[in-house]
Amino acid sequence: MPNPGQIGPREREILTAIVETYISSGEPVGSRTLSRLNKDGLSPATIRNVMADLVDAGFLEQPHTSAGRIPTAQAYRYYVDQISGKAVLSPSDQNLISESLAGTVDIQQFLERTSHVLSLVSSGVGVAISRTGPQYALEHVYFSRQAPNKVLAVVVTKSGVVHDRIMRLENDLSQTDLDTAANYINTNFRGWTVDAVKTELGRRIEHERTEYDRLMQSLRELYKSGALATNAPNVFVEGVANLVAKEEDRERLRELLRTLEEKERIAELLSAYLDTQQESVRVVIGLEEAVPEMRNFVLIGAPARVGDEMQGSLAVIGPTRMDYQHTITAVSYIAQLFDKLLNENV
Amino acid sequence: MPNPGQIGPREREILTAIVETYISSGEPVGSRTLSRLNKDGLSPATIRNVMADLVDAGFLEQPHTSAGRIPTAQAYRYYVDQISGKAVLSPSDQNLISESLAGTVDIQQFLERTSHVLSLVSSGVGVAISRTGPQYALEHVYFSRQAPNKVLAVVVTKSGVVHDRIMRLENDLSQTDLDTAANYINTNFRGWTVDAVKTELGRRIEHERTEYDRLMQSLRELYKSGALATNAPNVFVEGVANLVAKEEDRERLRELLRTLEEKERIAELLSAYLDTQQESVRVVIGLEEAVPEMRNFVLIGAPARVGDEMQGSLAVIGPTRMDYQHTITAVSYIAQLFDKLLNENV
DNA sequence: GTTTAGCACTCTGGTCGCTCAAGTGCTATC
DNA sequence: GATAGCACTTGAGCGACCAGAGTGCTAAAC
Repeated sequence: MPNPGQIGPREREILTAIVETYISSGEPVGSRTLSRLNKDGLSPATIRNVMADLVDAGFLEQPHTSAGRIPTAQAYRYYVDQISGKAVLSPSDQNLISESLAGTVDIQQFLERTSHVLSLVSSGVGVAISRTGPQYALEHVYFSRQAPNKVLAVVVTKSGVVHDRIMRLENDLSQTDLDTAANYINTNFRGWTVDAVKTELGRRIEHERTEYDRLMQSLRELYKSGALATNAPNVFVEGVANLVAKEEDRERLRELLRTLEEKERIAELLSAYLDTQQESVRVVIGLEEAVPEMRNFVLIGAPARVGDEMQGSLAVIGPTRMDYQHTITAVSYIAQLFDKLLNENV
Repeated sequence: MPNPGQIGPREREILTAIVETYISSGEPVGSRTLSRLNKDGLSPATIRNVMADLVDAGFLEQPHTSAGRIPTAQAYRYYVDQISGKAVLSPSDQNLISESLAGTVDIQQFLERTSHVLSLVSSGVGVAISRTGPQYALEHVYFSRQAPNKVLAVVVTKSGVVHDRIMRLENDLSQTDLDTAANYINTNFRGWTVDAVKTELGRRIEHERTEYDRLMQSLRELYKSGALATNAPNVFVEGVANLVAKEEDRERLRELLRTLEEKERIAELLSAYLDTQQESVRVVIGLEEAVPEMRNFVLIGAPARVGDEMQGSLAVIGPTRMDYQHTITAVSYIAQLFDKLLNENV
């Protein structure tokens, strides 16, 4: 049987109807149900023929002989391509989102609220991460001696993100030494990217090695202890309760929750699929490639940009059976809002 | 029937056996099971008599006529009182905990790891919060002008906690003004509690009202915008996946997960039950008074102290059916470790 | 040639009835 | 006071059964 025939307008319509019915009902959809639902009265028999073709083409499958059909990953991908661009966000959702995010003033706060509001408007889990930022411009560093050999380092970037860490030094430094060192860095490197500062500072320490220069010794000490290391990205995950209703299998639910608590893996997942280049929302169907536990799960995400700079990512992770239109538009809307709100505020 | 009789040694032994059997099996325990289990061979009939008394005294209840008995909250309380002090932490758990927490250097990190390790060694959810600290000593403040009317404030306390926030000012201030203000605060108030600083600063702004004093104007501006406000306490919750196995009812599970995401409520719950006065671990049976969704749940927690100062709280929230000995000792051990590790480091 | 009607067949899920095991309370006895 | 015996209750498990939904195939209609 030659493949080319199957994506005519009739097939498309039927496939779309199957996907939508399955999303809302959760049960395999049969030919009679579909015929009743369909406006232009096609008989069940006709629909059965079309369905048989769609099975051959890999869009549908049957759990068992006498059951209806359910969509495959391929069908979802096709469906998402079909509807993309068509959807409009409902005014009530738009309000909810705007109100939740109005008045946010820094990135962390925005992302935290984003994960929450996404979990409310979708039937999945709302996720947001802030980009860990060695590539951002340095605004200010500050060192404070807490105890012998113990120093608190605060690194502030231009975008307003604060990284603080407590470090242990090999050799103690006085607060005066620390102030001198901080002053040196602030004077010489303000506006550089943190990465560039690290490189250049490393070079200077190495080359301008004047054994008895107190300042250089302090800097070396601080550098070794990772004074300029930036924090791990913040990962916000909310709405796991939504999954309880969606995932039947107890054991899988448990695995899922466990995975969603491993922040690093979530961060990896998002950065694997979302990058600056992409325009707006990306829908990834078939997350099991990256995370086996997420068989039958989908990621709908977008980069969070201010201007051209990617400051983080936001996404919904949910079951393949989800309201795509709704979720896609919500993610897209928030991504735009991010740019808009933080552009005017920063 | 007179009450005083029921807590003789025989009754205690049987009650303890019932609680333990129920905890491990999860099913109502009957007289025969118990008779088989009990070393000194009491017959089922005898046990039945005792059980009937225990039901009258409010320690046991029956789901229905022909089922075994299950312990009431009162029985759990009695049981916990009985075993308290007796338990010893298994070496493997002790290792796991020590290794997880070794090398932590600040409070946040310690508490974050604590919530994780508690979720591993117990069958419940590991929870930890850091105390929000207006009562802690000020180490240093720092203001940075991000944009017109927008200032980043960083407040560092002696204990090494960093509070950062972005504020919007009514009237713009230059970076020089900000530096002057920060310098004034640092010079005058280092070592004061944040609360005291706020009070005194408010007083000075009010009384030493010299309209044309630039410094006072800056301070007033910053004060109004909440420069010294401290962050909400951090709440760490881990191990919700454990609940999937423990909670049968789907709908309740969902409620529970939702509640556990509301950080403020969790923070309230812990601070309601845990305070500085208490010695070591407290076991609260019957959480439904504070949080209705947590019917049949238990909190096992302790304050996280360094010396006499309470820096936060740590707890396990889990089903009444949990391994109390195990969990109590784990919580107690971590609370001690907190004091020890952070005392030697701070 | 496409569409439809009809038919025999195959599953799944729910209901009914039955039995069985576990447990109970009560009474009589040791 | 402890125990043995006995009649009674109840939920869980199991098989039989049936209805509903769906299928593929064939033959007829458009």
